[in-house]
Amino acid sequence: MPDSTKEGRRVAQTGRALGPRALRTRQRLLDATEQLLVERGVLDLSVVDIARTADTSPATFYHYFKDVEEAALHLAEQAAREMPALIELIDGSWDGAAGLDTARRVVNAFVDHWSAHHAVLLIRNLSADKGDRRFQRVRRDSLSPVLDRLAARIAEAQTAGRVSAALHPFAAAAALASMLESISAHTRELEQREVGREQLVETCARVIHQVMTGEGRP
Amino acid sequence: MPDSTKEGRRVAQTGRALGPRALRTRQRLLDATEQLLVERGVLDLSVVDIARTADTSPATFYHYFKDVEEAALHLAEQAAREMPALIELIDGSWDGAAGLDTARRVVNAFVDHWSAHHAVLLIRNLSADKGDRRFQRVRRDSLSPVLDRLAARIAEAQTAGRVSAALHPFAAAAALASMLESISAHTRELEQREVGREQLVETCARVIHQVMTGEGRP
DNA sequence: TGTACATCAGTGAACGCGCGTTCACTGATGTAC
DNA sequence: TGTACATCAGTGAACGCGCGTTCACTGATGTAC
Repeated sequence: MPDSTKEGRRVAQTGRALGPRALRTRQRLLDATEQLLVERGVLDLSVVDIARTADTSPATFYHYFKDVEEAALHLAEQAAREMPALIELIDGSWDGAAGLDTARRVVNAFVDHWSAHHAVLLIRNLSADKGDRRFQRVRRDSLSPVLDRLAARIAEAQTAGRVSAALHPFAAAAALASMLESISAHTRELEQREVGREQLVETCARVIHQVMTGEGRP
Repeated sequence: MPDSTKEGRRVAQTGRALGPRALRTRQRLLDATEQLLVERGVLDLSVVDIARTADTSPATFYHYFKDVEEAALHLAEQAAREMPALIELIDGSWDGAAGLDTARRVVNAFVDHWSAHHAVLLIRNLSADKGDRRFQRVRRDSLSPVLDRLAARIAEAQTAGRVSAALHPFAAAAALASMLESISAHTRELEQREVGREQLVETCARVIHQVMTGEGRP
């Protein structure tokens, strides 16, 4: 496995450190990859197109990346670094009216993150589901802390007798996160029907709040 | 648009009706498409491979389908026809302990459907998200009745004062369905962690039950 | 400040390959009488 | 039952194209003295 897949290292395929010009070129290639991912979707992505879009040649692409997947992996890592600070939000108060606000903030942060990186997160999830370990790692690193904190809060609520012990805390956390991921992914489509973003956020926030606290009856 | 995209019609690209032998060949091509979709994922799917897998020639493929997308669309339509009778389940009782059983049945039906058609439903959703009207239609036709019934039940519970009026019924239904879709899609991965299918089903059932009825406190 | 040299960065041009697609043809099946 | 003919179904072979990939080379930048 080439060094350049290791997060944070900035090296060419040869293993050399990169100067400022090279870093700019590399970033231009990554930007082009993302642009094509957004414009044409996950299915039609080629080295030649990426190089063309970045105003450079395929040979240059191969200086920096082994293949298209590796460029996508780097984009996924960049997106992960911009993951919002969900942990702090989740560690906020879940009591009473403040709890609902906390839930809203969590949902908003999640949806924002997804609209900013829709195409990249999509190919990350696809490749991870397909079995690619590198993408699985990026997703896990990004999501695990959130799931663990959510699960911990649910477990606390169970101990306090507010939430049914029949919920599996981690499974519930995963279910809520899945809901947020795919809600974010389908936002546009839902807007074609009568549902606007505010209603979606509010409704998801209430679902999450209810699961996390057991509250929710009128 | 060629006639063969219309559901139920069985015609070649030329518009002719198909005899029994032709129908078998066509189905063999569809089976090969699904097999490759399962084995290699959504990203590497080609006419040549499909023909090879079906023990026939690319030229034959073009007798029946305009391109790979059209074959995938037919698979999505076939999967839709095997959609379980969720409506009946949703129209069952949501009161007391029976309600929890209803929720479990809904979750199980959903998860079964997804494990049976994972790869096809995935490409359906991807293509629909990408903006392809034909795939959007198939997904909508398949999901809308379910969402509508779910939303109706939630609205009833709101009228009866059991569920908060702040939930948008249709948004809540979409959120729950999204949760089920992506939970089903990630089943394998969750099993790598400590979470087994039974726990997942039970937990999702309780989340749904709670949202639909307002019940769930210990 | 200028010159020589080493390294960094980028690319033109070519190669092979496999895919998408089509055409003209062959073989299979059904039907008429 | 047999023969002639029409239609159905399938495919070998070829074409062009664009992609992935690499190599040998050029130009840019930095450094030593």
